[in-house]
Amino acid sequence: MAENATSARPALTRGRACAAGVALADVEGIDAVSMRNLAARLEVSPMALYKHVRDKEDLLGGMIDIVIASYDTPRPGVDWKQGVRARILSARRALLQHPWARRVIEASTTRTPTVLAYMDSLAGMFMAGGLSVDLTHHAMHALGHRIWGFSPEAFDDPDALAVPDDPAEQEAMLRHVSETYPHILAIALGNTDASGAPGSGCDEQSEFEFTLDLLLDAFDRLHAAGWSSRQTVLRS
Amino acid sequence: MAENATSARPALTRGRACAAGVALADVEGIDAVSMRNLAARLEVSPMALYKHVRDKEDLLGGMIDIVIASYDTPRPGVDWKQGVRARILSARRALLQHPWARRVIEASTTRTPTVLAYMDSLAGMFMAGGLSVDLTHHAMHALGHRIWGFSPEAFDDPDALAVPDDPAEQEAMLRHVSETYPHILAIALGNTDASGAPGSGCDEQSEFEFTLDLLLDAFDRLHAAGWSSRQTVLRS
DNA sequence: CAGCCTAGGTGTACGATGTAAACCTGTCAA
DNA sequence: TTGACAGGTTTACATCGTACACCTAGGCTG
Repeated sequence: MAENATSARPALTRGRACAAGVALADVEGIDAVSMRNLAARLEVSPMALYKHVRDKEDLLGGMIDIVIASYDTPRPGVDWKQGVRARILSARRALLQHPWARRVIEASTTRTPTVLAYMDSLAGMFMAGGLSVDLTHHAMHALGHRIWGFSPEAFDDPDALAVPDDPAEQEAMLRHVSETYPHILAIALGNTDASGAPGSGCDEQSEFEFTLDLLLDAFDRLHAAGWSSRQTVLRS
Repeated sequence: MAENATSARPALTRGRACAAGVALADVEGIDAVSMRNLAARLEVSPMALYKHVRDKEDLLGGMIDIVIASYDTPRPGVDWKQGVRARILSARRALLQHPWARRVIEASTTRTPTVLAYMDSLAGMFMAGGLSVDLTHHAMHALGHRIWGFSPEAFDDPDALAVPDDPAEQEAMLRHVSETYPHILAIALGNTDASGAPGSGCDEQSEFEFTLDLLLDAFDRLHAAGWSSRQTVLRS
């Protein structure tokens, strides 16, 4: 496979396709990212893209990965709260640079490893700060879209981690997940339903009410403390 | 206009079209709601829909309105916190019955009067409880998607309330808004930018950081208080 | 070296989508 | 009686994602 040859076309690859998608979406909006349009930018036939990308959703997933890759990596040695705060604000900066990303993330159904890795890393920061698995779980839910634009329901979405039928494959997958996303796994195993069985997905309703009450109580407290105009958050 | 005549077709209207859209989305998913498909359900030619609906986005807006109309109305006489809580949980119930609604609301760019009215009503509940305009504003941002699936950024989105060019129309619009959405107006007027000019849209970044710190502090407090497993929220 | 395999690119074609434009038709107001 | 017009139809177009068949040039194996 002649990589560069003479032509000005530097060999199509999945990475180049997704990067071109990001660039195109940045300047012309996400609607301009059609397979035909993107192929034209790459001076390639539309169907050529399908040799490197399963379908359009896969392409969009790759574009999201590029955005996530631009997040700051966690700085070690800082307090968990400062660390999480800096990380999330960095994610926000990246999302502001790519306004289309928020909607794409929300619409996408499958989570790529990059997405899972980011979530795992964030969960790990809470746990490294000493928060329990349950409290970390609550915090991830409460932060929700604040993390980057969609609530981290991959913990519960059955599509997020497709479990194979073959027990042998299950075993292999479990090992892989436990090595790669240990914190996510801890949260998943911590989940119990009414029957007490672990790994049964979290109780969305009580998660929702937990954060709702947390917020309402917080504003009640601010109100009672006489908070009335623009001030910094009470840090007591 | 023979309304019923002999045919079994009870006259097409915007309301019937949107209601049929809701029913269709409920049983076959939002992707099944195409103009052609919907028209077929109504035993009508696809283009007939356009006599009652501007375009597809308008149709989806009408569908959302139907969902919102199914929310519980606020019960008078209860504490603001209980009232808001009940209202939001009711909204959640409605959204769970129409799983497609969340994505549609997130994707829609224009806010219908029904949407604005709901937001205004909710803001009014905070203010009736004695919260200041600013604090209400923060609370609406913090609750964000929890209200129904999208953060209430209609306060800031310039597209949300298109300001006409003609000064006379501006005047009329201002009067109309002040009568119809008084609480939203109060929040909008409360916004000041760096130059101190009111009505200039809120500072998204500081809103974001406000809620972020609120949540991080809340979890820090829970952590420090020894919260480690499933308990009810500390209500102190 | 011959030959085949395959990764990677092309062209064509299909069904679906939203909707613009022109047209038809029955009902009510003047 | 005569429009006007609300409401429904037909046709047509551009665009979309992508299935399918095809071509072609290296690199590997015999």
